[in-house]
Amino acid sequence: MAKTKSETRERILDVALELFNEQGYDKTSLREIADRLGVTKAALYYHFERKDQILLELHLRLHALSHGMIERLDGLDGPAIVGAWPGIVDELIEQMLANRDLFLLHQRNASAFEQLAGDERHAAENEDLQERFRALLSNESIPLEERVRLAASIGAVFSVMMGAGGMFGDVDAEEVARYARGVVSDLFPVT
Amino acid sequence: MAKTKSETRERILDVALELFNEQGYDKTSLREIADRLGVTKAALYYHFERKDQILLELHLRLHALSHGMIERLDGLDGPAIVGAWPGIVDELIEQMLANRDLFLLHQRNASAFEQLAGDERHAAENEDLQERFRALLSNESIPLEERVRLAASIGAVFSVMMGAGGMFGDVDAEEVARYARGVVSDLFPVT
DNA sequence: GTCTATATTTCGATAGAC
DNA sequence: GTCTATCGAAATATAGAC
Repeated sequence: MAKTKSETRERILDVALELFNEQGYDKTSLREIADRLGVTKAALYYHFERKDQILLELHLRLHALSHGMIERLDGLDGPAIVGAWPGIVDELIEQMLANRDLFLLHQRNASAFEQLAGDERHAAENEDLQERFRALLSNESIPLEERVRLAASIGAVFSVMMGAGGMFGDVDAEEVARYARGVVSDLFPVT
Repeated sequence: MAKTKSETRERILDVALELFNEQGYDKTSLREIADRLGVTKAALYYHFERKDQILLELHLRLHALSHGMIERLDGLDGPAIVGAWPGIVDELIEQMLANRDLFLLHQRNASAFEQLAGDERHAAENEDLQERFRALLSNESIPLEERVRLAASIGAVFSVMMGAGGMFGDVDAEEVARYARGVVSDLFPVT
């Protein structure tokens, strides 16, 4: 596990993230990434074996952001999660504020990410936040109505926070985030 | 506007919808569509000029589903929309129940759909539901907090209804839809 | 670590027979 | 309306010099 974080490797990932969000993963060629970076295509192959390794690495960046939430989930059994949910979603909102591009990538290239599944490293799957959410939604020790609200709150937060860049006009993202938290509160009232 | 709905043309679209949802639009080749249909690639080109015309036609299917909602929106000015919102979202839920695959396609291949924008017929853009939603969210005659709730309800409904196929386990989609409506009610309480 | 040059493959698209 | 055959483009990926 000696992943050298060579400087240019990170720059490749940054540029790739930009282009993937502008044009989509599939429509972005390695030549375009290389050009914007000021190198040649072949240089990319020194840092990454294949194109999808770039996408995979960006996926790992997302993983890193979700460690906190994963740990919170680990400490709780099914029903107790519902009570802790607003706090977990709150952390999600914070991460979205700080790393909007990464979440956007994941959302708008969903099918590209799915076909990463066959990959080797990707197999360590129970530290994947999305998989954990999936498991939660089929956990029958939680009433279906509550599970629907879990899913709804995630969808609501994604929709609001991903739209926060321009979709609402020229508004403060923090203010949008505040209202987003209000929505979650309404979905999980303190009884 | 004499679009002959030849039988096989529709079958092509059905098969394409299947494969696009399984593998993603970009990763699906015309050969795969032809194979599953039992014809050759060239046969597809009798019915469609280019590959993206197939995606475009599927987009038009979505448009057809949204006529009712579009008309509802047309009759209302900014602030009045908020009151009518639960009813509009209700219609959206109904359409999602009946045409889950189409909505799923649109959601998971968002970037592919965006690059359809350059196309000719696609230019008639104010009958596009998504564009209407966008316009709504930047309409400053509606308070930001309300606009956030508009966005949140759409996201919540998508998340819940798209997950309804298996994600909650083996449950009745109608039951999930009922709970989804409950979520929307909580977001837009009758004052 | 980055380059030039090239190999390899896949896919979208076309021509023309039936 | 569907077929066989093929073209041409573009993209991924590799070889080997510097």
